[in-house]
Amino acid sequence: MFSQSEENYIKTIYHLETISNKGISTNAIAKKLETKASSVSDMIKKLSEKELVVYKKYQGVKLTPFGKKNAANIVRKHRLWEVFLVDKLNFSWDEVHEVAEQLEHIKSPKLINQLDALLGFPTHDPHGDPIPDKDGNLNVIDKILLSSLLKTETGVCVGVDDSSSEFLQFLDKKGITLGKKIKVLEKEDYDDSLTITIENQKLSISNKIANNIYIKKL
Amino acid sequence: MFSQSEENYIKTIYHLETISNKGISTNAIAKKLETKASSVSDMIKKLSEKELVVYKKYQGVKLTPFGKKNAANIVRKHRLWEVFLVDKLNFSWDEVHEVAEQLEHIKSPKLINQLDALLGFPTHDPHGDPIPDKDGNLNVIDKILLSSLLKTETGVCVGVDDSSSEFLQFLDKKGITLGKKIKVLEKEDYDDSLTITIENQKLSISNKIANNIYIKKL
DNA sequence: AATAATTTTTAGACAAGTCTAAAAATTATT
DNA sequence: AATAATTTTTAGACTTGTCTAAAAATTATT
Repeated sequence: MFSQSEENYIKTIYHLETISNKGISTNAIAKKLETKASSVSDMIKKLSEKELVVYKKYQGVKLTPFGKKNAANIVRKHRLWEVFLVDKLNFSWDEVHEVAEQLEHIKSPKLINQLDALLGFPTHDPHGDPIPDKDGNLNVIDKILLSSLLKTETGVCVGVDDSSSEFLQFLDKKGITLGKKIKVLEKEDYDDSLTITIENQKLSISNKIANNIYIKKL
Repeated sequence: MFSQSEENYIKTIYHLETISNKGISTNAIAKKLETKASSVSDMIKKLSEKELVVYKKYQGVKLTPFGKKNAANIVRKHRLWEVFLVDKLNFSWDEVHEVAEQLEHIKSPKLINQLDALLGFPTHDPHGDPIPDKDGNLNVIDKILLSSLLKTETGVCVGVDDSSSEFLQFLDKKGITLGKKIKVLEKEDYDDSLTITIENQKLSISNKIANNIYIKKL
């Protein structure tokens, strides 16, 4: 088994790989984990010895299939726990992350399988992110950023790119939650801000906001 | 906040205090935690600095009120998680301990309060042990060992002293579970073994078994 | 292509928690 | 009360994971 620290590293590499699919740099990992490049360098050596990553000096890092499977399992646990917290314990979507960061390290396959069943085998977490299955495969839907919707187009909110509680609370305040239908009424050339309708309400949102909301086009 | 290791130490001291109410010896802690006396000695110094225990060299250790409150909270979390595992995730009573050992260290007051509510504010865990309330108080019922029941007396099984999975599986095999009514038909002077009836079944059990089952007299 | 800027690695240190071996204190035994 | 046995503590070492500071390698710039 792997330590919590090791798990956090491979999870981070996993997330970075979904964005860049190049070798992941020491600095990128350090930034995400809010640690120092020297610490990352040390840890990478260890992960490499444990066959979780492939590593050549000065060339960044890639998860092995074994590493990827392990990382996906941690993400699976994280997201299942988030569903549990929201569906069963009445947490709101902006409160779940820190607790799930702890719960994802609990080691018990039976616990996770039973939790999965208790929750009705959910496919997505409360932020719309897909939950990897037992083999680490995940069902990615073709979502786009709200900011890429054109005037008069319509879509359903299916996820967020920023899961910080500040952003999520802002969305709550505006009534923007998963599953809501959104139509773009106007798009300002000057600042790329949008005027949208959601639940028969007219709303103006900045490009920064629209860049953090995922939409499934209708 | 305290480390997992610190939490394990104060939890262990808490348990030992419920048995002996004398100062808890370094060796007793080492034995329970399966570690070395020298490690315990080091840790005790740290716990003492953090005001969790009162400690004088060579005189064992006692929890302060602050330490006791913290320890009770860990026990509360452990036992609530055990109830969750059995009631919601279909674990059997012999499978819950190791997982609860991990879950008890998760830090989130909201999580525990909501879990408590989800479970219907249980007062006892799957082994019959009482669950401390938020203030660390616990509702102790006057249970006795099955071995102290006299011939012809009757009681209800309300707990076990040994929560090892071997023992619990043995009890399952014999049909002895919490809530079952037990009557003592015979008590052998020679080896203190008992003949009992449980669910209209006649059963013979050794003194060692009877010494690990708690009964509420009827 | 040489220099500058950046990234990455190494070297050495530190904290937490553990261990072994030995010393010190306490308790039990004769 | 002196010696033996046990318990507890200390001293020093080791591991994991982190850090700072400096060196080495890579990449960018002139």
